[in-house]
Amino acid sequence: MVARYERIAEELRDDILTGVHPVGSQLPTEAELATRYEAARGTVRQAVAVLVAEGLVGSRQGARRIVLGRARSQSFAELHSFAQWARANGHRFGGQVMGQRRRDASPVETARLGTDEVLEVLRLRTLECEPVLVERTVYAGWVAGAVEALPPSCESVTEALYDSIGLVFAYGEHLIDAVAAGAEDARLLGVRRGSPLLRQRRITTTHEGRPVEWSEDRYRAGSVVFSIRNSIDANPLVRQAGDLRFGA
Amino acid sequence: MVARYERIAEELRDDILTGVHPVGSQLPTEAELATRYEAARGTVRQAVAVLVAEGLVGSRQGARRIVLGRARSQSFAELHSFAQWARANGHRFGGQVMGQRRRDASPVETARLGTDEVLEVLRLRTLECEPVLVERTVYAGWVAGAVEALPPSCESVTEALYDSIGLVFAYGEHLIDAVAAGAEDARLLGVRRGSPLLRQRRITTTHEGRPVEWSEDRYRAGSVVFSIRNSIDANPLVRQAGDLRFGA
DNA sequence: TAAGGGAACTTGTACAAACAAGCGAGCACA
DNA sequence: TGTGCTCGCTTGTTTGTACAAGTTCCCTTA
Repeated sequence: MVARYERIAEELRDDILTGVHPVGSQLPTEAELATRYEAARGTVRQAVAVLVAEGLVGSRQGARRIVLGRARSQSFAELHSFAQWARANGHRFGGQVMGQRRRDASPVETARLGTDEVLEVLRLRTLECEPVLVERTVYAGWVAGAVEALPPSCESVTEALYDSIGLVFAYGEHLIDAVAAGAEDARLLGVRRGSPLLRQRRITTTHEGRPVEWSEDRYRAGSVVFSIRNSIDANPLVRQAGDLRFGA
Repeated sequence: MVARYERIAEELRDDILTGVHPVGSQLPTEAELATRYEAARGTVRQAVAVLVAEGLVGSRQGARRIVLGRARSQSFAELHSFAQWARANGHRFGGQVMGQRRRDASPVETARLGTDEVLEVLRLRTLECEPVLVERTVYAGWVAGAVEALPPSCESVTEALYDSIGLVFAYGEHLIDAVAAGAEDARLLGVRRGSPLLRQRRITTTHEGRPVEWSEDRYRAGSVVFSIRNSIDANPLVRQAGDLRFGA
């Protein structure tokens, strides 16, 4: 059962995408939408709030809402999982484990993941058969077994872990910056040492806030771009100085 | 007059920050909070929704809400304006115009900004007296005059434009990736040519959705990091393949 | 012609009530 | 012992109402 406001949001999103409400135009008023969809004003407000949060619509008190853009935000899964993102966007992709070992957690890792033992995995990911991403992931001890049981060429670790032990990745914190390719990066990605890479470091947790993994992903320059929309009201992305957290 | 739900959100945020509600703990139920703050449940829900959107609190139907983290999202202004971000975070900073000229808009720029004439500005920004950012901005023709009237060492263009002509930057779209430093970048930032830079391209518009500026900012590696929190429910950041939009 | 004041319109805030849906603990039964 | 089910708790959805606050546009007035 999908909520009413979600269906209304979906219809409005479609109308924006198909040009019924072109970029730059005004959205109908809440009262009009309420009449059209035979819903209470509060329900319509919830629907529009979804689009505002996605950055598609701008809103401020007293003025009619305005269509800002058409691009649609992707799901958490698509940001989190390379496989799910690539699949949703129609790319050919692959993955291969290049190395894997259990070891004791460093003090930093213990603080981050809350376990004494960790599993360290090095993966290389390809897009359209080109290597684009080096993924260095450290899993908390309590999922290590399930990860080790996966085949080395497993396409989507996220999906595989859900299937095998019902693990759901629910929350993530991401840090994004640029670094120079190290010797190993360069060899794996087929670029020169020192060439620019886009780095995404992240910690992922379950619904309960229990840390599952800590990962450092390095993308070959030009292969992927992160995109965000923000407004004076809603602002999810944050800029920080230097390497404050997450260590070196 | 600050809204009730915002004051409640503020108090809850403080409680999280000061450890009254530690990371990993459960937040009080809506009913408890409603009693405590003598507000309707709906108002409390609005307050908590703010914290959920900020990524501080996780929420799902049926289960008690959980505190995920303490870091606070910064405002739109702080993401958008280097000066406002630096000031809010207690950094010493500066800026200097290195070049500026009016010219006809390219076809791409006309499509983006909606004007035939543009003003191109090259700025160098410093943090703690170190050059960290090269900013190449193209302003729409209708703000060119106001921008040219600013002093070359103007610290905050955003604030200056608001003061002089009441211009409000309201919405932004950002693309983030990594590039190699060009000859000019290298000279200005004091790094070697080809060394990694974090690139942030953005378009900013007014409340009405009217484009004001198109900018490409290049940060020296290690100087700044972009940070984001997302969840299975709320996901503002998006990953894209290659250079799809915004051209080269 | 330009500035100012209002009136209509539109979005934002707050409260109240009722039901739906998911979670988790405890209990009963095999 | 442990499996499954039920019941209470908690969050999610929807409607209705009333008022607050900001915008926009028109009309008056200097």
